[in-house]
Amino acid sequence: MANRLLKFLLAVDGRPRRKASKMGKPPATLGDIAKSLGTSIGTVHRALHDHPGVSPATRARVLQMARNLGYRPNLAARYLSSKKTLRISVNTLQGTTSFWDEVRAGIREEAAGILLENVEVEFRTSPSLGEGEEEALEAAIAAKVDGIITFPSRPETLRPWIRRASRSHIPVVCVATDAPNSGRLGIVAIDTLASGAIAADLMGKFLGGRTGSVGITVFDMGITEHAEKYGAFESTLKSFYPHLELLKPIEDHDVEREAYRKCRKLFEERTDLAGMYVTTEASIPVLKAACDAKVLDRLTIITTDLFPDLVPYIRSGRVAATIYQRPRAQGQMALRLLHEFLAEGGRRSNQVSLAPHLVMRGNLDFFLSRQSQESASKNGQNGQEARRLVHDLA
Amino acid sequence: MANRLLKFLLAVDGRPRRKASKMGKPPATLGDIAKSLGTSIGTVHRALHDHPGVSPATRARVLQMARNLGYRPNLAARYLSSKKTLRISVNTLQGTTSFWDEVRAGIREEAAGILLENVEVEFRTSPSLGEGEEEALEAAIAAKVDGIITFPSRPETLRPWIRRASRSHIPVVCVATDAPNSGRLGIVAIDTLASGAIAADLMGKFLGGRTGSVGITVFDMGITEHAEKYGAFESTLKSFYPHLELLKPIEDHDVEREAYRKCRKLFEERTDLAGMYVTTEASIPVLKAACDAKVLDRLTIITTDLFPDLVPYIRSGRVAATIYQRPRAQGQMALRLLHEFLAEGGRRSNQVSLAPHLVMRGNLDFFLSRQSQESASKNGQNGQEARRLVHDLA
DNA sequence: TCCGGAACCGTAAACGTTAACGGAACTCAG
DNA sequence: CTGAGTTCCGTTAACGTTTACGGTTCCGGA
Repeated sequence: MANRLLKFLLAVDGRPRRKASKMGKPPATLGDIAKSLGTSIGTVHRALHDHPGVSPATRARVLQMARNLGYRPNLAARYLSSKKTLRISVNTLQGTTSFWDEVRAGIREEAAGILLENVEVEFRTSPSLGEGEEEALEAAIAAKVDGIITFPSRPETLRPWIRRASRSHIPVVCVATDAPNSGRLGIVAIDTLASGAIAADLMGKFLGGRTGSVGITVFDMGITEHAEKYGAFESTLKSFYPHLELLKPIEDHDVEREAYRKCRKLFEERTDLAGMYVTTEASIPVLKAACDAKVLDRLTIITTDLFPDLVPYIRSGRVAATIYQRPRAQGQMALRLLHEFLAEGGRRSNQVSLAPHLVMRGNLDFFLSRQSQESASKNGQNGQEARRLVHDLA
Repeated sequence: MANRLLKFLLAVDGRPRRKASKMGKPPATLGDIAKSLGTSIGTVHRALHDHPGVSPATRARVLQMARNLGYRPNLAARYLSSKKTLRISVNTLQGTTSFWDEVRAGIREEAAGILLENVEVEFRTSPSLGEGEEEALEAAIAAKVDGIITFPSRPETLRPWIRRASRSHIPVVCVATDAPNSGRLGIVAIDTLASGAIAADLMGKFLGGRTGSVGITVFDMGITEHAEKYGAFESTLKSFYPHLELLKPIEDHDVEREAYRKCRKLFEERTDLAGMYVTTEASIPVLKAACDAKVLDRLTIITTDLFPDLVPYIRSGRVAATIYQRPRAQGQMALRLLHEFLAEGGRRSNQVSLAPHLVMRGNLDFFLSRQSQESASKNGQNGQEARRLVHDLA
């Protein structure tokens, strides 16, 4: 072999850990703590878990010693011993597009991948925006689940419930929209600044040097995320493409008729309109309005997310690009976050910002094929779900 | 409460599993198999693991019964009992950009997140392309690691070694480039078609209606991935923007001087050049060549990946966009794939295609802040690694 | 003085798998 | 017929945590 040649060329580096695990002592156990304290395993266990039956003095000594020895629970032993299964409630929307279906698929997928297969997912799905969301959260708390993943469509109304869950030691992870100051454990969402900025950048480049105005639809400027996205779009447009004028945002509240009406009006009034950025789910009514106003082919349109009805518009080039919010990844990350916390206190950041994906004509098929894989299994699940009855939560 | 209103509005659907775990029997154990066979746990264990000391007849009976009862090993018990730690070897490049550093960071990060903390990662880093890669693989096999993650820069030369690893029951996962027909367990990479197609789509849109020619650099058309990426770029350009002429690819083999020389020549010869797509790591020499040929500001340039030297070009707009190959995510997925296989035979697809990210002026800071988080911890690690000696592998 | 009951703590049996040890049956050479 | 060697198999002690149960001590009230 030509290993001679490799002298000083190829570095083999073990991790620091390895050395530690080889020469260092093995990880401390409950027994170690008990022994070095002259007490028993039971007491140590009770102290570490704030169970009753331990005097404050010994509890303190145990905690201190645990820290000294660098105790970390052995999860394998824990799961083997108490075969409690984690129950987590997923409170999301039915939704008009496939967005939430895919979020749920991502959660399911991730739950199935948990090695210590002890995760049960219960879905509490609200039929439409704001309908029954509070009650669903209340039900989840009442059911004493171990964790909750939720979509706080109106953060203010859900905030007290999330706070109540936290007080009951039920961690809550928000998806897609944050509920600030609610005591929620974490949030996973698409980075709003990255979304708004890339949309603006693309809009500017797509329009070349053309001047004109650019419209934008949002859900509601009262929601932090939407305001941020608008802000990012605005500032990027202003600094890089100052010749484009950004119009006031159109709020559609995810109501199709509202979106159609307001956009139709805009399209007929602003004859200088060159581009449109649709940040909401309701892109189809916007497209319909543009079609009816006979401006569809004049406009450079950037939408949000990807669902069947949108596909023909992208393929034909009438929608220049769409900012894909990666619902699957959001679901996966949310469950991961929650599980890591429940498993070992969760060391990672509890604020996950995902980068959006850009879908255009060229790479459309790539994303569609990914979805079809998932919807295949999703439909299987839905088949079973459809057979279930609708319950009364009372 | 207003639960009355919610009758038939809010569906609560448990998973099928839940029912199974409630009314169904608990999962079968080794003891169950033994009991129903009138034999002992030891024999069952030996039979299931192909250990010696079991007659062919009983082995067959055990296997059959295990299948009947739907036996699945309890991983918690397994890890608790045999505290074997998984050793996996990561054979990658030193690299000229930060790409491989981030791949390794992703692997480390994912390894740290494994719940049953028993994963040790050994890095075998080749100083440059093709240098010592075979020897590193040989060393990993000789060291009897439990799994290998590798970058087969020249698939043909590495193929026999990967095959040898597979024969030794060491699973191999390839990153970034595939080694087909090598018996490798899996491959994680950025989807080449999606990359090439989105680059072409952006190029076409950025150039507006302008005519002209478009250049492209690749590493080597002999590598499947690069040929595919070129093909996707070509076909997308041809079908959507037929007024643009795609030039023959420039092969730079990741050699900076070669890239500079060939591109400089191109820039001076083709005065109709409108755009340039750099698919290789060596984008800086291309940009230098464009600058020296005084065509930098005339060209629409799309590059690949993101590293410090490239930042000013993006920020100033001289690089219109860059296709980010998500090294961190690639590393994470590679380790996950390997670990899932080692842990329980791996049920998922072993071909992971990631979507690339698009970085432009607008969202540049988002990606930079992500990298800085990671490089902070990376530098800490590197500090420790730097203190290690360089070994001779003989 | 004795009993009841807190409050605190030790003990030991699980959980399912692995791995080492020992024992039975059988073969075969001496 | 005895002893050694082989092949197959049963038994059992780990692994670290959880949990139920039992046992102290100590204090207040009868």
